[in-house]
Amino acid sequence: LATFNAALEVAVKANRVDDAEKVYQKALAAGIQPDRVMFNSLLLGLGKGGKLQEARALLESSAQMLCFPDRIGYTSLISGLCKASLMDEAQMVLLDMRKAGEIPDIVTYSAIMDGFCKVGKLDKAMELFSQLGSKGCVPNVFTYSILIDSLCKEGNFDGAFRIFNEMLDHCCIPTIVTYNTLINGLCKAKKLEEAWGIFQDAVKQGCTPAVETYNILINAYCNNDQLSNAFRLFHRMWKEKCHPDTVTFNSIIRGLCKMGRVQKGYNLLQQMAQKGCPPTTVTYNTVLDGLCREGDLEEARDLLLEMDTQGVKKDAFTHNTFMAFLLRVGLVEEAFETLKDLLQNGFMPT
RNA sequence: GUUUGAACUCUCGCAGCG
Repeated sequence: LATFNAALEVAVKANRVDDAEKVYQKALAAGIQPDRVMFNSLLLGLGKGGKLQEARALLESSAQMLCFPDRIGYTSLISGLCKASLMDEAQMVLLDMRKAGEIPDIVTYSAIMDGFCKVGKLDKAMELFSQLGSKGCVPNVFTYSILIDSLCKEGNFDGAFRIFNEMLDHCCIPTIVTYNTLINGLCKAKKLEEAWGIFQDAVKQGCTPAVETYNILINAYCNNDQLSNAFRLFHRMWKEKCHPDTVTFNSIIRGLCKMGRVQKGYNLLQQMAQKGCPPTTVTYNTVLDGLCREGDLEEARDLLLEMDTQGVKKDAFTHNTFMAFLLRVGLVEEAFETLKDLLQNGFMPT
């Protein structure tokens, strides 16, 4: 049972909903009596996959097995639906949950608030936030971070810092993620100095920067032609024993490509594996884009072949980048050939 | 004090808005 649960969780985390369902079916076929943990994991997966009908069926059948869905199960499903941007469905499940006598908690409401934020309905999230008290819930650091993130992303830094201060007033301690949301927001608004200031605040408050923190800043420096600052942080990561990951490399490669040093970017890509960060589709897409922009058709073709030999999957970004390039240099026929291949392989044109 | 639920970071184009 524990083995199946672990496999299920991995599949759900990786958004492999059909794999998750297969694991569940296998468990049943093996004569295993599913427990709450298994149901709850699967509910999260079904939510992410937008499979509300199947989720409801699962709630029924779990009840028939006398394993009644609990608060975590409902919240899992709601959270999954929110991640799939299915807010109406999420709210329907919230009603089901109440009807079944399960009490939503701050995790449930935070998930819904985050869902609203991600579909651009910050006002709905704020409304729910203001009603938390009357629902017997106290906002925690997750709740505040969700709002701060969303406010920052729409450039409302006054609002973000107001919530941040409210959070401190309520003796809620920010985590590094809270700081990351602020730093990221400021970076995206090109307020790099202020972002760096928050980084220093975080450290001063005893928060250890995470790899995401460095990635946010490195990416910002790369996007703003400040490669030297990016490398400065890159080296600081090593000093602080915070190991760069694939995202870190991807950002630096992007910075190199942007400055016209595509070859350097490709060299870095080649070194990633031995540094424990295998290049991903994003890495290849980044270099491919660099090659296409500098008009290097041969190198671009080679890179696409390398993706195949390295077993790196191509995605819509890959094909868009390359086909746009083919069209731009007048290789219209090859572009159409490529498109035809894609359609035959079931790829959705964009 | 062993399993399940909420927040942050990377790549193309298109359209819209400024």
